[in-house]
Amino acid sequence: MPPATLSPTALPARQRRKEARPQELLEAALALFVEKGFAATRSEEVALRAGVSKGTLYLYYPSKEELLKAVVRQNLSQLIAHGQVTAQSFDGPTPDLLAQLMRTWWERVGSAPAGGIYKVMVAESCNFPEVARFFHQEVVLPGRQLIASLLQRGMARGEFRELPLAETTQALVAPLVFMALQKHSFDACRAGAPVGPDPLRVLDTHIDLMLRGLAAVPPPSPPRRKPNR
Amino acid sequence: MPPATLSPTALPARQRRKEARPQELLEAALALFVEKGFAATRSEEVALRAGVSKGTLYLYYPSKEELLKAVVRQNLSQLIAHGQVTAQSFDGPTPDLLAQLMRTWWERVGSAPAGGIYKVMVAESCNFPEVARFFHQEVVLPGRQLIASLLQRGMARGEFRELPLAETTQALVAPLVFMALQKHSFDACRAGAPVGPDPLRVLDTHIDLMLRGLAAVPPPSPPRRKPNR
Amino acid sequence: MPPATLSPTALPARQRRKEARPQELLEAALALFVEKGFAATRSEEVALRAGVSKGTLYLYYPSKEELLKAVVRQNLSQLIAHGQVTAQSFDGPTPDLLAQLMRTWWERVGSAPAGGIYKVMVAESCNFPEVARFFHQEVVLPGRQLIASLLQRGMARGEFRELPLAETTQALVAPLVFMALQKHSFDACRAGAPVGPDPLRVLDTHIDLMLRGLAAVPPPSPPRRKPNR
Amino acid sequence: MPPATLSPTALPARQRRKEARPQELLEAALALFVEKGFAATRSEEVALRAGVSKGTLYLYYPSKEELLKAVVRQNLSQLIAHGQVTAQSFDGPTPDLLAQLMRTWWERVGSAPAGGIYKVMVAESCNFPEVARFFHQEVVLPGRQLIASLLQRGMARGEFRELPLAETTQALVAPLVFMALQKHSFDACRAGAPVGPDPLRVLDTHIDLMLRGLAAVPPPSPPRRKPNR
DNA sequence: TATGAATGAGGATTCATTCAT
DNA sequence: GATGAATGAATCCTCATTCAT
Repeated sequence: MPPATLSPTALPARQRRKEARPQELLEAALALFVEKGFAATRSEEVALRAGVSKGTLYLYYPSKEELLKAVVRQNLSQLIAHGQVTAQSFDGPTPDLLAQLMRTWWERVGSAPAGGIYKVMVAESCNFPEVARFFHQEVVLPGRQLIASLLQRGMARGEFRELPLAETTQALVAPLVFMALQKHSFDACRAGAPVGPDPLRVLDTHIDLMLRGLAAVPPPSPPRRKPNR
Repeated sequence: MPPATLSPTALPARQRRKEARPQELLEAALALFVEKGFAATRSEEVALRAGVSKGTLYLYYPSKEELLKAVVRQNLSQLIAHGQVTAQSFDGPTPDLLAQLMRTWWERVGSAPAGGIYKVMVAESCNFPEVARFFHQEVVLPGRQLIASLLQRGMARGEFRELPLAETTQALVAPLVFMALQKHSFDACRAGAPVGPDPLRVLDTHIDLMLRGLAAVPPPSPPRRKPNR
Repeated sequence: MPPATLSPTALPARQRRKEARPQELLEAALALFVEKGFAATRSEEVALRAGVSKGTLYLYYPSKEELLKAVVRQNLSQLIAHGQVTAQSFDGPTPDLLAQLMRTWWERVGSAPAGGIYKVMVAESCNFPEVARFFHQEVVLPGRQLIASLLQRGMARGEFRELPLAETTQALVAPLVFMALQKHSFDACRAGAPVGPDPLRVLDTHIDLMLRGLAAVPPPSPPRRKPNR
Repeated sequence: MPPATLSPTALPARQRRKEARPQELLEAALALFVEKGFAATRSEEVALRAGVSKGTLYLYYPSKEELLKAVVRQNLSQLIAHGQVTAQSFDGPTPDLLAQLMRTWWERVGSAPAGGIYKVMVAESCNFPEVARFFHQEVVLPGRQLIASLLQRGMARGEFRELPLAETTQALVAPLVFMALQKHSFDACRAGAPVGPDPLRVLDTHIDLMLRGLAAVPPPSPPRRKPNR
């Protein structure tokens, strides 16, 4: 019983359904893998949540592991794409850029279902090294790359002091991912009982702390924009 | 009932075993739970790794879940106690204390097998709410408490500027836990291939960044966004 | 959802199977529980005897205990109903009715596989109190009720003398159940070697004894001791 | 910690203990086998109830099955001996003898722990044919023999009418054994909630019914004991 | 003798995956 | 394509039995 909502295309419901299947299955899988963990999610649950039968799932994905890969793969785009776009077309001070980027990431990725993928990967990377490597290559490294490039920009513009690139990147990124993990693990279970401070405020604080920590040494008087160089 | 104290080597082998068993089982369980995840670890594996048979495991722990709880418990009492003791008996500047505490934590917990427990909890908290709550009560909250108390000390002594306690705590702690998670997930799998910067250096960088961010002294230019309250 | 009614042979084989399964499983379970006892029967045995695999059993019954309940349930509705119907629609003398009822019970229940349920219940009632209570409510009490009502009828019609209802009921019923127990325990084991008198003859004798014992009619002179041999 | 009660012999407690062991173990086993069934009783439970350790049990009985055999064997004496003695030395009317015998049996066997053996045998006879045969030879047959001999005595003395021996025996014995089974199965579970009429009254009623049924044709008046109203 | 730690075969139950319809 | 009945390998846990002390 698909809710025959508005027809985005003119195709008959059945056919649209068929095309939408993979997407629906991936969404169901993402939600469940994040909620219960990969191992603890039964493949039938995924199917039911997507509104199809167990057998149908296997028509689209040959195994649970392949389904996981597909889930990771699909959500990768969201996980990185955003940042790069934002970064390129930005022209103001690097601290502002960094702050904006982090807020956007949290909003669209970290706190969204896609952010739960980190949890799944942390939990299962040892059991599925292939998926883990894939995730690492496609998400972790590019993410770091992006942050590193911003740091470089800031240093080049004299906004940030000289700092070891890789290490600083890690230190900047950690709280974001950590919060995503927390949101999708501890916080997700006890429905209703928030177990820590509001993530948005933590984010503000992190940004505040970090920008001060990064700031070019004798914390200069507000040079909103450097005139020279 | 042999006198559990005094030279353990003087006890008959069987007795010594009995006393050693729980410890051996907990070590085996910790290693495996961290390596493969709780769900993916068969109880027999734990037993074999501890050098006993399946049945023996159940002589000491009535179920796999209880075993997990015991693992969490054992690798905890030390941790909390340690930090608190160190903190109390410290007399120097708070930044130094904070730095030392973080280094010690990383050394003894984060980078040690015990650090893997965070990974397990992230992965399984939704499936074992009781264990999760236990972990939260016994580890997370006391840990936060400890950091928060240091922040207060620093603020009271005029070493740190005024900052929201809970939020700052999270921001300080996050990179530590994050690194532990990373070490025991992605890094642990591909044996031999370290996938990021050296944690100790990241730690140095984090401490450096953070202390500057916290510092009370030269608070000149207004950050782009005020941390809330 | 095929129309469960109408010619079952017209349904595709798979569908027919599905409908037949519960019945087949219950029959297999009844036979094995009676033969070997509930505890000693492995659930896989039940499945194999019904011609399916272990897993299939659990498709229909969520646990061995539920299977037992279902067995009890199924072999019951018939029994109670039958007796009551027979009793209602009978018009002759009560002794005849009582005798007929007993013979029918032995034929259709006591000596049939269903009679073995008594044995299972005797053996397991302490370990499965819920099933025991169920059995008591659904079988024992209604059965007693039926007999008691016949006694009342007989007394009301002057065919039987006045007797305590509950106690007499027990005394009447006991030999029937006892024979069923015997048939399905001692007798069932040594295949081929009947270990006691023919149950049908015992039944005749019991009925004869009992009807005389119940009879209201000729209670004349007390010959305590016969003078002449 | 044996309760060093009065010393029946002058032996030191330890030694008395050792001699008493088998007896204590058999009592514990009887109680538990009756209460929970043979299969559901763990051998360690028997040991603990007898106040010894698991290992000690196996010093006296090489397996759980042998223990069962010993339990049955030991209780056999009680199960038959009584009757035969009573029967021999009795000189009065057979109906009185029969009634007395039944009451005594119920008192000393049926309602006593030993009576629970019937339940165990009913439950396990198919799984332990050897024990079953043993029980049959040593208990069932002699018991029947005893009753049959009384019937013969009664017929010979003209107190009872002519009846088929074996069949009548069964009919007479059934309610006794049935009540024992009931007492140790259904009644034993729901502690406090008696599920049927008082056994002693049922016994009275059975005796009353039966003696009338057996009586030489023109049924004699005032039965030895009035059935309770 | 007595103990109780250790064993490992055995049984209930789950669930990814297959395949006839 | 879609379904869902069926499968059986995999895993937790129990408990009779052994044996070093």
